[in-house]
Amino acid sequence: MAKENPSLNRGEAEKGAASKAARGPGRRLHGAIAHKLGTAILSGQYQPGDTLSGEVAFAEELEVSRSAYREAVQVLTAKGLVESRPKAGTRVLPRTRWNLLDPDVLAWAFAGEPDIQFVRDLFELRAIVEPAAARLAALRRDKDDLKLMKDALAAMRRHTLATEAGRAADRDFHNAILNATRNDALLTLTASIGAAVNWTTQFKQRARALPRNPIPDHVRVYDAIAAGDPVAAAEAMGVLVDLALEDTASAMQR
Amino acid sequence: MAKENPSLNRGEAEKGAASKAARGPGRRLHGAIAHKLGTAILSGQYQPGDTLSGEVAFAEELEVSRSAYREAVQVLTAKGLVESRPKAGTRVLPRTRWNLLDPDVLAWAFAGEPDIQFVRDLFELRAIVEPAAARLAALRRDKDDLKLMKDALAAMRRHTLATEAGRAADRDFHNAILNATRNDALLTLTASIGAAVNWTTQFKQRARALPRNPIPDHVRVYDAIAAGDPVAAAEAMGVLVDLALEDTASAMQR
DNA sequence: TTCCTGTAATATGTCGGAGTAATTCGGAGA
DNA sequence: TCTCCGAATTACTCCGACATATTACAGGAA
Repeated sequence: MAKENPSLNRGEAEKGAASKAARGPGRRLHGAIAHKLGTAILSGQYQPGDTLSGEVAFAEELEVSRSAYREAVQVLTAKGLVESRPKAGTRVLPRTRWNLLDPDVLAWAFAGEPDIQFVRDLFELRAIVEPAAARLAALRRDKDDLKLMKDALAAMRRHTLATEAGRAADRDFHNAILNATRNDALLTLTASIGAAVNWTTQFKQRARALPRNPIPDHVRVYDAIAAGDPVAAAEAMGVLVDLALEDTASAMQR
Repeated sequence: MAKENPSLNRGEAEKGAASKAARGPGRRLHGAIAHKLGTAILSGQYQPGDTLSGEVAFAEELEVSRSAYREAVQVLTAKGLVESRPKAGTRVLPRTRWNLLDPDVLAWAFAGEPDIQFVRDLFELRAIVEPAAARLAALRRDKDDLKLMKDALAAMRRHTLATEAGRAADRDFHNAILNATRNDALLTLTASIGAAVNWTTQFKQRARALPRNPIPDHVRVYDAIAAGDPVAAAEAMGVLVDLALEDTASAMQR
């Protein structure tokens, strides 16, 4: 797979092709490096306290310039994964300093085999936040919000969760609820976690066919929000999260 | 315009001093630039969709090298504030793409006059998460956790919240609770928000003397957690958050 | 032992240029 | 007139070398 890149300017033939193949289509080089290092750290390949073997050494090893490597390190630093000081080198920070809720960090965490404990933590957080979000949505939603939810629900019914379109509709439904809370902080939080957790849905689908028809549960949430009943909305959403947890848990045990 | 740099590499005397004065002691240059741009964006000085006037132009305006500017932009990109593409320039992303829970973004948001609505959103989130955290802590805490809480409580009593040491003890108390939940995601989330909200405590203190002795309320939380009573712990923590909200709200209205 | 000081190692900041990719604008065809 | 296509423009992207600043570490003095 060395010659699918006719116009290479930077590295030599072999190396240039290798680094190009490593990164996806639209991604920049430093983004690819950040992804590489990020997944390595999240997967435990580098332990907290470990030091990344020098700026020049790493740049040479990866066959990229120092600038690209440094920009990648800036990204990791911005997400609290590493810290670099002169003479001391670039060290991996303790896990408590990591921005675990950052979308990229979440993606890196789920790039390899996700840590079971971490998945449980995320579901626990979801079980706390999402019902509360549903409660607020029941209090604050307007007609437009309800229309969005209804449309998403209809789309979910048409395609099932087995298709990509169906899963997109599921995301739309939850996003509509989040929007109805009129709380931006809540929105970004749950959107991040939701995206990460939906990634595990791939596991779920792989494990077995749909374990249960999720539509009625979604309808229950919608009805409660439409009726403006905060307690019922929270409860129905709690059921939804619990079901998702059960499914992923049983899928991951295999 | 490459010749105005005779012998010294960074700006001339005045400009170099200016950029040095702008950044704090330990902070790197690109960190200072990121802070500058970040606060500008968070304060609404740049609206979503606006484009930052070119790499070279900006670097010249700030009297820094293009590399430094680029690294700063990488940081902002990592936090979802901007996106830069060839030919198109670096554009500010819509607010929904921002990582509002990132500690740095939170700090930038509170650097100037914080947006009232955003503060309310954060308190709402806190009111959702912290009681739930207290509930989990009541179920999972061990002796060591309780000892940490007790020590922090004692320190709070000694110094009051009017002193920096007292506020540090307050943070320690909440952190001890968070640690007792055994949930990393919960920990980083609440730690970020808590730090940001504590920043508003500065306003609170400025507004008036301690509005009420907060120690008894903290003790109530501790007692419930020590007794292993999840419901009481959640309720007591809810009271704590509500009080904090009231205080900041009344302080910000002035 | 403790403290200080000098030195070497390493990250930080700078610079200018070559390369690439996307926007834009003009022209050709329908 | 409208649509489509390609070529120039332009801004980001990446590079590599140089200069600087910071700091860990070692070795010597008190």
